[in-house]
Amino acid sequence: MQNSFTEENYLKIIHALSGRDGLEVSTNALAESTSTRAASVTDMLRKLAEKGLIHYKKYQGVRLTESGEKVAINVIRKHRLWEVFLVEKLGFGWDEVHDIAEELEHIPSDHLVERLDSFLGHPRFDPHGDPIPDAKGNLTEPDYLILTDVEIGEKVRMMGVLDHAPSFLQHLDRAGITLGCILEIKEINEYDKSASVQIEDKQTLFISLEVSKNLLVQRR
Amino acid sequence: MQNSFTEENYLKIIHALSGRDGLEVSTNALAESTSTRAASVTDMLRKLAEKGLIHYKKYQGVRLTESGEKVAINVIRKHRLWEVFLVEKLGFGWDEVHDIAEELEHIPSDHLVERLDSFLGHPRFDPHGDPIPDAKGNLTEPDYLILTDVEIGEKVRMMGVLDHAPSFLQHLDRAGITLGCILEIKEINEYDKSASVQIEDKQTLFISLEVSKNLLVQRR
DNA sequence: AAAAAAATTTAGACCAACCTAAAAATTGAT
DNA sequence: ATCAATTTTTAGGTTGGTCTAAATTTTTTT
Repeated sequence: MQNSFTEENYLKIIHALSGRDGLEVSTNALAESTSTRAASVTDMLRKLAEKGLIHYKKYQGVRLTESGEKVAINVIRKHRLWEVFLVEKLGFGWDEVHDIAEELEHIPSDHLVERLDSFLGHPRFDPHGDPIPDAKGNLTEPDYLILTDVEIGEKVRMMGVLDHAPSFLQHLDRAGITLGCILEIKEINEYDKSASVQIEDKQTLFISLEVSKNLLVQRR
Repeated sequence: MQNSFTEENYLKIIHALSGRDGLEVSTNALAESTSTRAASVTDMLRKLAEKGLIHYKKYQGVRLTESGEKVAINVIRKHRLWEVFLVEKLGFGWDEVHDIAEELEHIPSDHLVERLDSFLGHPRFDPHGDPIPDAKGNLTEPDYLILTDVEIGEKVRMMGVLDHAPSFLQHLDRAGITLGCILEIKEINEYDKSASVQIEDKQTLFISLEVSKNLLVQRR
């Protein structure tokens, strides 16, 4: 039996919300993330449980089963591969691709995904730095730091973002902060916790705490 | 207001069935083509008429309005561009791409279509020889001949197919008949109307009437 | 530990897209 | 021109995914 567009979205969102430890996700959190009401979520959870895609006991929250996990990771794989396509091949900006990939991720065809993967040269990361699961469903989250955890004087490489909102990504574009660039923390402003950061040994600029919280980096 | 996947399919099929003269399409023909029942078609026709996408009077068949035509042609444009992508970039065979393109054609984003079109180098024809409408919605059907209309001794170029069934396309592959190849009609067999055809000045083979009826060619 | 608050589920309804069965309109044959 | 066959529409029902309002369970506060 095939999973619908909607079912795939629920599974993807449950995966995202349960984090790497696979903890329970609440009905309300799902209602928030799916932009539906809690009652609708309950209906869907009953259906997903019947299909063996989630572990669900009333009032107890929800976890993916192994087979649900597989479906979710496949959707994530497709989403991220299509994002690479849109940016690398079609020339979209990293701030423009999320909604389109959200549609493309539900196109069903294993054959298509594998050919797309080859065509793109088996990329390991999408344009936002998120890791792309392999064809077998292995998804290894690299353990990046958040910029707020970096000490003054350290040099780090920009590896990804936590927020994918176009406005945030456009802000980074304007600041010249791109994936892979080198950042050095010069100082932390006591007053508002903003950081003075030198980018690529060139200009220094202030990064607000809000922005720092959403930047993933790696020590070097 | 956005058109649904299903609505787009109805419009596309009405376009195909009404031919270049835009004649009336019957409810039964649509039921056949959409693999639904006539009653379901009637429901949908009422809806499409309310949206101003078709001209519909009870018992009188149906025609696209100008705005319906625009939607249909846009779907066709997307379908054919995606087919080019699948064959030219991903390496699919022309017999494998129809069903996948059937899904991709409903991805909504004008921006995406135009970038895809550029990426592919503004192709004029899809892998089956069907013309690709331009961004403004101009679709000009070249007036090809059907192979059955070609006289003995004539040389023609293979330009397209009427049937897109995988089994038919695979048959052409096995016979070495590809888009653009040169065919010379050597003789017509009286008994079964099959044709002896020489391909690219090389081997000669028999083409059944059934096959001939589905081959589009051009005199040269 | 009881009461209040919050989260979740149930009950009953709606819309899109489909169905079957029956009724109505059109077409075609004599 | 009438009657039979065919086509099309109407009536009423189903399923997937959503909703609101009310009921229930869990959690938090006092």
